[in-house]
Amino acid sequence: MQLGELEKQVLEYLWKTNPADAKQVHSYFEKNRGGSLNTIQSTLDRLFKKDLLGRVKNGHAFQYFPKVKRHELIGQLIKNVTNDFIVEDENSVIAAFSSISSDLDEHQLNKLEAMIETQRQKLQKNSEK
Amino acid sequence: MQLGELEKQVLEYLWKTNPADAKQVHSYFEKNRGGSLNTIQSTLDRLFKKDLLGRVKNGHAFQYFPKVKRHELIGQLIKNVTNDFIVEDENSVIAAFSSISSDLDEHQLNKLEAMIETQRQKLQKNSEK
DNA sequence: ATTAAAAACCGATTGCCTCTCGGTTTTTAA
DNA sequence: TTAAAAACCGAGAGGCAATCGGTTTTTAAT
Repeated sequence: MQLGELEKQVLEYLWKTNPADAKQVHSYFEKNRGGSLNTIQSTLDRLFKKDLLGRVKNGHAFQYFPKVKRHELIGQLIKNVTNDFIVEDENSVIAAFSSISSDLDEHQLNKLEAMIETQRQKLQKNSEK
Repeated sequence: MQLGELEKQVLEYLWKTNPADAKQVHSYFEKNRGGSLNTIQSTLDRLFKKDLLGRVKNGHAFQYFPKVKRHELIGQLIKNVTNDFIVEDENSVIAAFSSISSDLDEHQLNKLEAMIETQRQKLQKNSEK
């Protein structure tokens, strides 16, 4: 799945300010980047059809809200990109991780380690049943 | 940077069989997916212009070869995806990683951990100078 | 040097997708 | 019932990958 620039920005906005209707989203983007209400409308609609946003009618307008968590979407996008390359080839994932790891500071490394531990425990639990 | 399906497959092929000229690449893909030699030619050219392939003339034809390592490209693609989202909030990287970690088995977790250790030592060295 | 073959290069077409927005239809609340 | 508000529809512009026919350039053999 491919995301356009505006789509990403709208998502970003909704992760902060959820839920919001087209009018609100539009007035937010109007000052910085312009664009008509309709443009925002169809962007929200595209995101909705992609199942990234949910919506509920409230009075006049739909309230749009994120249907996925930020880190989940990012994770999914990473998978999309990598899955084309990483078939079964064991170490590719790790190699890719490591290619990014150079950006991480000590604190982040600690977090990553904690995450690994969590994942280990999940594996443990699964092997028990 | 955006990669098409054929481009990815060609890259994958060249990582295994480098270097190769258009004819070789074409004959490899011909049986499974068809397509003309010209299609392969222009795909190689696109990849070349994207600076992902290098080439050297050898007799009649150019020999194309990967200019980036597999894991480096994958890492770069991941960065592209994440950089659009992760501006200041650096914990997002970790969160995104963790969203992928569920695919990893024990062996891979071990490798990841080793990678973290390596990175820690690099940080150590840097702080010493 | 000449020339035939091989490969590179060029350019056009198709298809897919985002962004953009005008105009029409539907929905809502007064 | 009707006026306003929002949703929906459709079309055009721009970008990019894939595709391939046709032309130009390069190469090697005579």
